[in-house]
Amino acid sequence: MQTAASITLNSRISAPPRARSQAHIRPVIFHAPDCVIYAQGERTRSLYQIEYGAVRIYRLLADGRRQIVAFHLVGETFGFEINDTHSFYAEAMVNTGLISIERDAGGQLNDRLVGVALKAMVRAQEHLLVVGRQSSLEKIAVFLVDLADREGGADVIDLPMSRIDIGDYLGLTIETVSRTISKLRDMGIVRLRNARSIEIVKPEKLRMLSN
Amino acid sequence: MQTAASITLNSRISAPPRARSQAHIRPVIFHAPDCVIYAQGERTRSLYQIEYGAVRIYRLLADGRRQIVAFHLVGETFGFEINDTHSFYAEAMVNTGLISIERDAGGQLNDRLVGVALKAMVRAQEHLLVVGRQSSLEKIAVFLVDLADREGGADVIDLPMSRIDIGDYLGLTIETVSRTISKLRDMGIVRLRNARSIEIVKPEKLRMLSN
DNA sequence: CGAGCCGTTGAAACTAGTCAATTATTGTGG
DNA sequence: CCACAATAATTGACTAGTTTCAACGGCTCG
Repeated sequence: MQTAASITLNSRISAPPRARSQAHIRPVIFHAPDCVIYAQGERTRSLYQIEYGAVRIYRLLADGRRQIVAFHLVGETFGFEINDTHSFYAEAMVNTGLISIERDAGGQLNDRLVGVALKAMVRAQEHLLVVGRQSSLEKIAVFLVDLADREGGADVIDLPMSRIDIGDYLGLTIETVSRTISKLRDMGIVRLRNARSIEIVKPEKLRMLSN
Repeated sequence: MQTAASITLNSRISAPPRARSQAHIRPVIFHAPDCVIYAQGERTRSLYQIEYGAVRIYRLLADGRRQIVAFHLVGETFGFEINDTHSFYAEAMVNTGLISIERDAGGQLNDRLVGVALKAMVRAQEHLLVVGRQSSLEKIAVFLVDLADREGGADVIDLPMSRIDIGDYLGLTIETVSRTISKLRDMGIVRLRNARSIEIVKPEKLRMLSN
């Protein structure tokens, strides 16, 4: 159960990882769930590193549907754009603390920025392989394995996102997402501690499905 | 109808566009249809610019399926990778002439390389939006509109790829690709001069579908 | 405690996939 | 140049899987 946001915020602000050798400490900016971090069309200000929480990156399609192109978790950096204009939305999914990473003075691409861009590209390409797959079982399996790895490789996955988010990420409806997770449960591969906490009982079988 | 490859090759080799101010002229390397330009796992040698022809970029999945992540047409540059190892295959789809673009001496990222990388990233993200769509009609519509734009905006699209390629690109079977194109024909939106040449009769309707 | 949202489950409708047969196109050898 | 073979594309019938519509259960927050 989550405690009050301000407590979490304050407990972290004094010890940011990857602290630069600069005089001032970068402030942690707090975002409540569903709070917009930046919007499509907005001018790019900086990159963001997640201190705690989780973020979804998405685009709204003309017909109102939403395609989530990426989830970002603790420790990850996001916010890279080609132009100086954001072509995606970024929203906090849970209580989230961010530190912003400024560009160079001249607005030039520095090594860090390029690194983030490349990682984003790899993610997008990998995600393409997943979304292009046929079966919902494969999609969900890949999704869970990826999330487990990124959360530190533990057996228990803490989902920061709703079923709607997962559906918009994988190109499925919430019903199919739910049914597929239920199927994995019935197959004895996962166990649901609650809707947002999934225990992987048989990791090797899950990986087989996500092959 | 295509003439002998060598003739096409020779007719182009003397006038490469974007010629650098260097002493020697870069040779145009010829590739026959289905010829591998580079393979997954191979060491990255250079970037490639398409003088004539068309190229598919794809990855083979563990179960033998093939996900095409990009098509490249005349004038476009491809071959960028994060590591010095290719994580995708590149194959010519028709008779194709390439000129190679070397990296800097130190293997550093130069502006050109970064530009290609960014364009590839944008493409991957855009493609994600397409593949994540539900209906085959939308996918095919987006595909055709994109191709028409990239071929110069004319009403007649020359498809350098097979139905299998299109299917592997959009996450559809060849039958569905064929049926969907036939449906567009029955709707009076396109006309098939032959299987590889599609005339867009009602561009505005096609764009509406691809919205 | 009740309202509201999130998630699950069921049944029907529909879309895309699979299997199979037919037609069109391309290439090869006589 | 034509006949034939091989490949590519289309179409049909059927099946499987996902979406849609709907109802219900459970958790959270006022």
